[in-house]
Amino acid sequence: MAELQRRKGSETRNQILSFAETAVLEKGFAGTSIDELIAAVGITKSGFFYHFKDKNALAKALLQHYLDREEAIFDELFERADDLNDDPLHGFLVFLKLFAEVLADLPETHPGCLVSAFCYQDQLFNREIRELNAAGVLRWRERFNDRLELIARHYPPKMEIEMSELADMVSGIVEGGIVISRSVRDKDVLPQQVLLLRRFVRRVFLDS
Amino acid sequence: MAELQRRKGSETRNQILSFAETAVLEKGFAGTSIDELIAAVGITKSGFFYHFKDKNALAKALLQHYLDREEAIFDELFERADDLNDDPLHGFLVFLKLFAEVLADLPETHPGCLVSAFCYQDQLFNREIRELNAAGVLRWRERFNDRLELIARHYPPKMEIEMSELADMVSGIVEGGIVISRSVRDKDVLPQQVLLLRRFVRRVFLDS
DNA sequence: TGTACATCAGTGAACGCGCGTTCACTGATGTAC
DNA sequence: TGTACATCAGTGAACGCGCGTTCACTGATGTAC
Repeated sequence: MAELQRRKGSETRNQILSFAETAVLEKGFAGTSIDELIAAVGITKSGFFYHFKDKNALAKALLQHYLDREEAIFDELFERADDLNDDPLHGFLVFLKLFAEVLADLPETHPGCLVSAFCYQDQLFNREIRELNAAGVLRWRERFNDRLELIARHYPPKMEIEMSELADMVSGIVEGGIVISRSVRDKDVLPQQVLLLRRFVRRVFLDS
Repeated sequence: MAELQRRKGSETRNQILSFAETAVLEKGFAGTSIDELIAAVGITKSGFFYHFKDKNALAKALLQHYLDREEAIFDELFERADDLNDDPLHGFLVFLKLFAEVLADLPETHPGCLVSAFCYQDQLFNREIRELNAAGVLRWRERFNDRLELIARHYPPKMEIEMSELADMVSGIVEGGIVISRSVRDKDVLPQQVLLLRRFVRRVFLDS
């Protein structure tokens, strides 16, 4: 007898989040309906509301999920980069190289950044979500700034420059590169931009 | 007798576009209803459909309007910059300075770029609009690339660099700077990023 | 090992509201003769 | 100058569909004794 096999709830939840992320990056949050998500996952509407109390809860989970994943990716790339050598500057340059490679190896144009997407529809969300978004960007700033300050202690910068501004430039180049890449439908632009930034970072601390 | 004063159609249309742009940059296109626009402008729904045959026509007009305005702003800033001197490099550096000043003088955080916003919801639109968006970005690339190539003929670059990539970086820094500025709610980030890019551009062509 | 109860992961049906769109009509202004 | 007709810039009412949300219920699995 074909018994109803019960799914693991966390799997269903993750499937919803996964389909939702793709859809939100392509059509915006308001343009993504719960109906299309449940159709993709294969549950009913009430099933959706078992996992998320309302649509805003989905938005929050989406962003949190995305931020956690980014954090893990950066952790891993920095670890791999620093494993190769002890020098903070070269570790950072290797990190940027690895990052550009990851972006270049994507099968298609980068699917987009939820932080950017949310920031362009932030009036749809409550304060909690907007603050989560800001915290995500500040986290990137902190992460890159810490590393750049460390580098600056070993390599006196060749120009007067605020490390926090350079840190923001790393995030900014990525956000901007994604937009340019997606708009002109050329996946190479994004990794190129990261590599170009890498050369500028190098010039800040090195002569050649 | 209080006669019904007829409005100029183009004024009403521009009001719709103006309210729509603000709303779309805050809530996305699907999150912006025709109802709220007509409430803001003070006409009925049928009045809206007199000006735009459907909601997609509004999207297209919105983007065209935005692109035209950007074009005019860049025209003006380049003209002002080049009026001050004949040198292509210094003209460009002055342009970036002026641009950063304009951004710094905004009363609030930059309201956002429609090209970015549309690129993050492009599946809502037809091909025509997506191509208009791409054309907008390519126009910026062309504009900055032409100038950079001209500069490179007078000032041999101090590093090997593709001028078209540097051109994209100008657009990218602005798009990214807007996102960072908006997310962390700090209007100064965007002009800072432009000025930081300006210093890198200078370093590409000059020693000091 | 069997039974009772709790929890998990949903189903099914209904709700009303707001959305984009259509259609017939209108009153003020512009143009031709 | 007067009249007829055309165009402009809308109005008002109705349309149905899709949206997010609620509520009572269910069947499989987990846990205590």
